[in-house]
Amino acid sequence: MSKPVITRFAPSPTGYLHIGGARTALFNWLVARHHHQGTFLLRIEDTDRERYTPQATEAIYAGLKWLGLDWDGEVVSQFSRIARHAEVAMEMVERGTAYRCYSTREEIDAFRAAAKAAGKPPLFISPWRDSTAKTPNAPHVIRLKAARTGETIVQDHVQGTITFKNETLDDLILLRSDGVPTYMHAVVVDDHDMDVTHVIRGDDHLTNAARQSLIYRAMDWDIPEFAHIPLIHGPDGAKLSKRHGALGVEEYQAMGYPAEAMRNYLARLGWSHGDDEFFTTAQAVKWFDLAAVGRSASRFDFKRLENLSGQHIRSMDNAKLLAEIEAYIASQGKPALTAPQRVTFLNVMHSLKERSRTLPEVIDMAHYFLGQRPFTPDEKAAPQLDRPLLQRIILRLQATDWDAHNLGEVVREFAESEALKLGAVAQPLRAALTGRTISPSVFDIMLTIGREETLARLNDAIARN
RNA sequence: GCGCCCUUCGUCUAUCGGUUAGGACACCAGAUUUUCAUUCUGGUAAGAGGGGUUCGACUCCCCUAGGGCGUACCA
Repeated sequence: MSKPVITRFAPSPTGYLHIGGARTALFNWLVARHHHQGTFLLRIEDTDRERYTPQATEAIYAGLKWLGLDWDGEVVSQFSRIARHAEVAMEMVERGTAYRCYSTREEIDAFRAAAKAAGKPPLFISPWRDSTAKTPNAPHVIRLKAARTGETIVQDHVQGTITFKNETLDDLILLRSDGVPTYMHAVVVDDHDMDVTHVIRGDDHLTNAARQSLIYRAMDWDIPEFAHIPLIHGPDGAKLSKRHGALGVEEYQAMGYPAEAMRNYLARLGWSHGDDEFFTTAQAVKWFDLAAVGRSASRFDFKRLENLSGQHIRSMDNAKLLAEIEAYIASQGKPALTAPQRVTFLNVMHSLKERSRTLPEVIDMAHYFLGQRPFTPDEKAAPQLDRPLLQRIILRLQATDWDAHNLGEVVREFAESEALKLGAVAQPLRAALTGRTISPSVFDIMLTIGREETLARLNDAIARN
């Protein structure tokens, strides 16, 4: 019986949940949820107190919640564990797997400069590594006493077997001179204490995996399973940065992509399950397999995200879509929908869905019943307001029983009597009814808003100069 | 500089030595259509380059090129 799977997401609070971090979180979550009894933990890497703010942590929670990546148990603050980190470091000193290094920064800089000048790797080799001299009151750091010979092998679910020569790995610092642990050390201690079985993170940490393995060994701890996933790049292949546009997931939320679509897109970026492109989160959970994650970086493609978003919106249950729309409206700080508007949404959702790729597009398509008279025509709609024609059709409409069949009949007959194509009649109607050139079917619109409102809007248009 | 990783249509990818190299997005053309969409049909488009190994390489090995990551008392 193998141990239950425990994964974790360990972001540093930067002010937002980075889109790349979101995918890392998603993969961790997927692995945890894929296994029975799997656990997904959240740890905030907040040891850098100069950068830390509570809001930055909140932004991460908000991003994860929006994406539906629920974590198990309490959030762990790395900063709150620094005493434990120090304790482990001291134990390593006692074991002889770490040592006190009294070298000053100047000495280290000089060493590196000399090494570089000599064409050697700038790895600092501390003179205190094997020293028995004691200077207990001087400032010092605790360094790992890493093996200088042999090699360290990282077994990775995505990258395969990676071998590092130990001579390329340095005696990394565990505890800084002020006693605060370094990231490298804190991660290992925390992952061990949290019983993390699978460390799934960006492949920028691949080298770190080797260095961290050394710490595990020094403490005789089991090394977790590793999976280093490729980073996401911008459309131009360069590292994703601000100039590529949205970095934080809250920006994607603001653009109106449903979380379900976001999960689909992010999961499919770098991972594949045969020819499946469009899938639900439940399917992703069922299918996800680290072995099927690719090794090369992938580029962010908005077109693809948009397409997937449209597909999800189209296939979404109407009640669910309405809930998404209301949540979106609330997140934008806009006034909530009224009860009648909700009913209308549900009634016409099918016609809104197929014309939209994002939530705001759905809302925009609902303009004809969300908006208020008078409907001011936009630049393109204004020239289509054929007033005499509208005048004539009003007469017909007034005498019509207001149902789908009759409306269709009347308008078609009218077009025929005017020797016009249906489009030539529908467009002026659309312009008058919505103020726009694009909308759902004019028949649906007339049916939805009713005779009185329809005639009022047509008269508004005729009266307009 | 050194170490590690990556390289199939424009993009995301399938292929796990033998395929007319498949799918999706995007794009182009056509059909349907009251606009816009949706839907349907068809099309353009790929193994970075060079060496090996093999009866046979996109697939395995080496080199080169390009890209990424790392090389902090950042995380």
